Amino acid sequence: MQEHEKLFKDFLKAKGLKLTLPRRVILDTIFTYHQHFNVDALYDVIRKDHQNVSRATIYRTMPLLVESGLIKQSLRCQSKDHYEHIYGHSDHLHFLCIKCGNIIEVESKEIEKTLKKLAATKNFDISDYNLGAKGVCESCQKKIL
Amino acid sequence: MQEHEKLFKDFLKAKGLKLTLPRRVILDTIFTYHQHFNVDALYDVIRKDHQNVSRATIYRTMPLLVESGLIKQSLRCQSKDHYEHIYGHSDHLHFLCIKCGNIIEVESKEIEKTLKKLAATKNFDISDYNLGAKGVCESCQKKIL
DNA sequence: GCTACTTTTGCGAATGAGTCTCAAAACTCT
DNA sequence: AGAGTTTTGAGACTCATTCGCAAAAGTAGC
Ligand SMILES: [Mn+2]
Ligand SMILES: [Mn+2]
Ligand SMILES: [Zn+2]
Ligand SMILES: [Zn+2]
Repeated sequence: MQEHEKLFKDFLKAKGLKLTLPRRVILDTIFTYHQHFNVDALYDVIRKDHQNVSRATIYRTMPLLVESGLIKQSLRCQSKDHYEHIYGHSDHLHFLCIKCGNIIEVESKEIEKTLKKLAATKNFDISDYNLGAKGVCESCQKKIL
Repeated sequence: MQEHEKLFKDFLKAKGLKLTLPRRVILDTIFTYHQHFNVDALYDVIRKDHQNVSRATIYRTMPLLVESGLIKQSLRCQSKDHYEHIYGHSDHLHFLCIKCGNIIEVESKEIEKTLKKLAATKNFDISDYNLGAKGVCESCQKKIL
């Protein structure tokens, strides 16, 4: 059993829930795909190999995965919620190009540090944050010229 | 004519569009209300005085107001898009308490500066950013004890 | 003013992401 | 195997947002 499966199983067990086949399929598919994803796209991928996993089960599993700390809800594009891994990935922010739709991921310990300091001054206990910036990426700037 | 009306009118004119009565009502209502808002809540407020402004027109006007730079789309709560003023308000980030739903606004020139620096290294031209953190606010932390 | 043209509007219907219901399946424990 | 619990797939449902359309309003030239 892979590491993320074990973590999820333990998380579920602590809540009196089980790592069932559909849940495992969802989890494994997410963790073979190292990208942002939305439920519909995930459903399509899963359906190729598992015609019997329903959309409802995927929707039901997402909050569990989020609560377990394995994934988080990060972006919202095309009117859909998007998720991404936390486990095995470090925190980062997103530059979303409004021309080509590309997403650039950037790490910044500095921003993170400042944010934590800021939260401390307000006595706010941060569990998760999202920083997204919209704009025009380098290659799209060149296209305009 | 108030300053924001003039700005919006000029913006519209430049696009060959007009500052009509419904558009002006929407704009003015937003600018008398200095808070985050979603379309439905705005609709209710507007309807008290103007029974003939439709939801569709409000939805249609939002992107224009955003494009004009008067407001921006900031949070998403309760499955609804929320907007806030830009004109007359400085950039800030949001701490959203997951217990009580309260939103704390915090300014941080430092984060802004770091973000701009970061964007510069990627040659990304930022037009707008959103930083939201979820967690537990001070008073909700005390409640738990 | 009036006409011809374009933009805007309200209404209600449509769309679609996400949720819910429910009866059948899968598990768990004895 | 049986009783009790959790989970599931299928499809119905909700509700924020978008669309289609015919009527209304605005614009520019007479
Ligand atoms: Mn990412
Ligand atoms: Mn704000
Ligand atoms: Zn681009
Ligand atoms: Zn709180």
